[in-house]
Amino acid sequence: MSFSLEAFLPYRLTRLAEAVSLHVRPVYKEAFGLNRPEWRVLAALADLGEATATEIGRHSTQHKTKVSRAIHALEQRRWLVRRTDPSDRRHEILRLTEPGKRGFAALIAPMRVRETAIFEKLSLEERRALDVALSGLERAMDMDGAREDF
Amino acid sequence: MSFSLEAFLPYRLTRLAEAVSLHVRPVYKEAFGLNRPEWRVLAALADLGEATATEIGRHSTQHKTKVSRAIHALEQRRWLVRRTDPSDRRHEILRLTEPGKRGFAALIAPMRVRETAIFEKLSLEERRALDVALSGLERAMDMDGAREDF
DNA sequence: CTTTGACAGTTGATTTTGTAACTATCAAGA
DNA sequence: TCTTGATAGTTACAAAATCAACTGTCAAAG
Repeated sequence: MSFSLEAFLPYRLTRLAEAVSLHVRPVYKEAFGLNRPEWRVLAALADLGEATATEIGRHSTQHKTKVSRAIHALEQRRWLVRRTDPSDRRHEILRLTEPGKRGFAALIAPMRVRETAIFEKLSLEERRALDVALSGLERAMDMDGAREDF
Repeated sequence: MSFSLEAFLPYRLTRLAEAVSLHVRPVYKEAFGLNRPEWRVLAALADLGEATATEIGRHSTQHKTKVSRAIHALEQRRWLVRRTDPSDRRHEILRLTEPGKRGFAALIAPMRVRETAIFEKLSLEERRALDVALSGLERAMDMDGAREDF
């Protein structure tokens, strides 16, 4: 009949995700004025090279409205350009501009620094356990393969 | 120069937290019309017995505005009552009503079922790793001791 | 051709969240 | 007493997320 919130998996995960996200946010927020969807679209597009909004959404696990607005903001900033796919004019093919690539390159180093700062507080065993645990959960939640939107 | 979003800790955690939260949400959402802050306040208050809004916020790691609104909603529902602490009239001491306790009791079983469904998809090693990893991260992010707000 | 259903992406409306200011109360001290 | 600064909690406003509807395009069926 008793229940402990602190031991409850969804609670523990949400709270850790918030703390960790908050810990890295200043890098893209304070220094570049980006929000999280924009940062994620940037990272996804840097990784994919060229991609449509749908592909970016799948690759960064974000709903298409978030992706659409993030793309618009990055376009205003001249960090990406779009062109219509001539073979299917519904698709907008996106690509980072040089300033976009430079912006992204300037972000990843400090992002990694903050991530590493967390890892360094973990023991070697904990670090190993972390990867095992996250990989297992990703499989358990069916996040290995492609994800539609959400 | 390369960067992989899928391997980035904040991204992995946020995405897992969302998936896991989504997996348990129907229990309090569909069946009882509660939202997450309300569910958390309920669980915190059930655990604490009697508490102030501030204590609930600390115990459930939520900002005081979320707590305030959740308390208001649960009060409307007659699941909790408040009385002013006579020794310090700034404090509102909160307590679950009998319907509130019954509601909470009805929630925890199906919540646990959903949590267990996730654990069952993990190997024994992964389950152990999960607890080691989360505990380590909680310590790394200073979430062991008391948390102020948020 | 024209209709139908599906898909890509955008936009507007609603709801939720976060930030900051505010009210009320208290304790400590001038 | 009368400030002063702190704390508990609420509320107003702004920012963000969610949901639903919409536009334009396509391929396939008739």
